Amino acid sequence: MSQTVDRALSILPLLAEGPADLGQVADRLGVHKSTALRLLRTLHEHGLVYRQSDQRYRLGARLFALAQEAMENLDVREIAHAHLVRLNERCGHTVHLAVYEENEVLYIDKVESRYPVRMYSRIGKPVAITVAAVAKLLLADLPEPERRALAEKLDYPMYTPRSTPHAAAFLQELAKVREQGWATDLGGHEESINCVAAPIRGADGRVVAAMSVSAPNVVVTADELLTLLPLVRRTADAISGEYSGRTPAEPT
Amino acid sequence: MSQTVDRALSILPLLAEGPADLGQVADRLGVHKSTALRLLRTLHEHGLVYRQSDQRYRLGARLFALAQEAMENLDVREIAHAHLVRLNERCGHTVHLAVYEENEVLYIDKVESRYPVRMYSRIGKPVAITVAAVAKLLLADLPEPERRALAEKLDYPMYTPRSTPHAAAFLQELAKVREQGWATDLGGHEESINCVAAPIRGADGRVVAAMSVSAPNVVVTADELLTLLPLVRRTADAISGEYSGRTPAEPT
DNA sequence: AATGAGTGTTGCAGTAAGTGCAACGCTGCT
DNA sequence: AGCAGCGTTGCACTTACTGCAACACTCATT
Repeated sequence: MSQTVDRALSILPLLAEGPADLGQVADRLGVHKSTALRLLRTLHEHGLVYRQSDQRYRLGARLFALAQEAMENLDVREIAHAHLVRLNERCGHTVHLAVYEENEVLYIDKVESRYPVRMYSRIGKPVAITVAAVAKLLLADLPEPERRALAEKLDYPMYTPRSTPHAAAFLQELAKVREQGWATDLGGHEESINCVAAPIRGADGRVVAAMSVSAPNVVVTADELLTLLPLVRRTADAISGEYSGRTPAEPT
Repeated sequence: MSQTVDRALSILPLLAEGPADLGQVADRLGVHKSTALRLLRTLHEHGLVYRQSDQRYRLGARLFALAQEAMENLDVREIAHAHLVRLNERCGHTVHLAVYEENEVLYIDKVESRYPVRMYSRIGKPVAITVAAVAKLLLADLPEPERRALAEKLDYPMYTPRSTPHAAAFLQELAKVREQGWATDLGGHEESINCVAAPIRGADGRVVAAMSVSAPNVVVTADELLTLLPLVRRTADAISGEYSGRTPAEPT
């Protein structure tokens, strides 16, 4: 791999922690100030870092634009969006769409709840992978060795008493999810929030994305939320059909 | 600047247009395939590009995470958020927060309208700089020479008949905005959408961000929207006060 | 005011690191 | 089977990146 590029890219996560000046960047990279300067300049030219008024460096605006464009190029997202909106119109709750990539699960689309109490989440934010319903579906579909390797490698933070406690429990849960073809998260991430999720599959049957409906206890109980399962699954299947080309275009 | 890094970073916007294979990347960079391969591998290791199942490269997930973190580090955003939510609760319309950086204006926060008809926009997306009310405020505060230089350099797309047509008109509008301390966009970007915006200033009086309230004609007329101006300005001033440290902490 | 410490910046010589080449391996097509 | 197209690897070359040391600048301090 390329050393120079490697060093330059290492600056990005470093700046993601917060602004830093030249000296700090050089130190943390373990290179001379002049070297760090040149790397930062190159990053700057491409708009990936920004120099604020106090001379310190921050991540730059181009980063947002790139992330944005990347997102809009995901074809699942494009196909799914209309379905997600329609689902939101019918049930009123927050609807999420998520994909798996390189050991992370992240939301790529979201339709906000129409109830005043909303859950916090943001497109692009990595999901709590050990507890989220969508994460369970996406990981459950990985080939066995990869799934096991990943499960062993993960941390299992106890967000609530109902969070998945360790790899063994997680693998067991994944097996169950794989079997039943849908997943839930009942207060495993935040005490009062429940989710039901269903998988979106490509033409080859592999899970390419997962969608979920989430709502806080104060709006609907877990049992009530579960009654939405058939609707969620139908929506996911409709997206699957369209994505894999079986349903070329759907009437609006 | 560093040639290697420069080349590597040039790959990102290229991939933002859509997935590409090794040969295409090499061609567009004007380098040998093997060189492109090494660059892509380095980008891949850092999670900035992802190799999809058909071997082609796409932008990767880390990019979203980085953009996310960068955004959460912006202190204006953090301070402003609660105020924006409160404003949204009072008026119900879409509220935006935007900053200027390197010739671009971009949204860094948004509270969705509570009306069913919503305008399209997305955090991180560059704003239509020649027409948006927030852009006018941010650019109006630039030093004269920079403002003029930027105005000359911009394109003036006619989104609607009321879009700003050329640099001269834009500079005149900026002068007016600078004078009055607030801005509007009445159907300049999308025929049926109006916005009112106010500036957020740091301790030195410079504009550090701008916020706006937007609503489509079908919900409220432009005149009705304008009655919200005092409220918008008060909110912006409250954020300014807190940001510049004059109002240490506000009661919730 | 003048001095000094702490930064960011520049030109330069050495060489480490990146480049292109050419040959190889693989996959899918005819 | 044979071929075409693509991704991958090892290697010799030399380009272009590195660290150094000196310089420029701002901001406290005496």
